[in-house]
Amino acid sequence: MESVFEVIAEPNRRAILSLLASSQQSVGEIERQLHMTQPGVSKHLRVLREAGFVESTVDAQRRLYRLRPEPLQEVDMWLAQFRRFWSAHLDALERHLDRMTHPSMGQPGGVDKLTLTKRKTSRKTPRPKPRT
Amino acid sequence: MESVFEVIAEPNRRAILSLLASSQQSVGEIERQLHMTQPGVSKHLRVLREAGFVESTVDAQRRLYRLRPEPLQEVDMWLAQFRRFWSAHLDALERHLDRMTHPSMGQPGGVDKLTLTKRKTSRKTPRPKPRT
DNA sequence: ACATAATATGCCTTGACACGTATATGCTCG
DNA sequence: CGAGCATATACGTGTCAAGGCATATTATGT
Repeated sequence: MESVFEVIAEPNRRAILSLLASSQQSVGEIERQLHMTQPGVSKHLRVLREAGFVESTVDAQRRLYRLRPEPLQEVDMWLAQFRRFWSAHLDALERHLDRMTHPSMGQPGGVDKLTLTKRKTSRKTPRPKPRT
Repeated sequence: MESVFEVIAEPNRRAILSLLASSQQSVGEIERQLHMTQPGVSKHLRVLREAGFVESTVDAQRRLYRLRPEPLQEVDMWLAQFRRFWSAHLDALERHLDRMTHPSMGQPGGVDKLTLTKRKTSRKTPRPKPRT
């Protein structure tokens, strides 16, 4: 469990983060809202805390957990290198991301904006030389 | 391997995606640049393809892989709910919202972040004995 | 000090997944 | 057709993390 990406790979942890995005919560509140066991919540919170996603303060017998932005920023920064693929010009793709099935975008004269060269069967690639 | 977050949790897969962000690559090219075994590359590419991160076209005996933006957009959208925590121009709004629930939220030079906030949470479930 | 609430931790089992090696499939050319 | 390259898949293995359960720890009020 080293990278921030592994931390947010777990659905329950993402749920906890989303919950804390609205307001800080105690362990028991998280436990109830997400229907998780108490040790489960504590364990996930530990992972989140050690990765810097959350911090806690003591309130009587309970601990109030709240978000810390830095690790999420890290994800955001990694994502930055890909933004040019959709931020500039994504016509229909931007709207629906649940449609992952694309029909066929091989029509000439239209769609090649970020596609570099998509060829099927042609010989513009230099033929590999058999090496021994 | 269902969610996009699990897919990008793997460091080699993130490396492949970063590589494809510059330009499309064949399996062999990825293999050499990332010092991975060929089956390793193919297997990761399969995961990426089935999750919609990449698509491939055939070029003679090789396959050219290129990026597809949708799953990365999905990550971006999930991240959106946290952006207010670090975007500066929304800081005032954040504080306003926090005041409804958060006693303190760390911002440089500002509020006491480790102060023991004496309890004042609203109880949604029967609590044993309020200490008064 | 005792009982109890809230949270944390330890142990164990189970399942998923990444990796390596070997092998299969597919394509191209002589 | 047969050789050789490029990629995909199958199989066996080790590792690691998530979940459940029991228990430890810390705080609170009587």
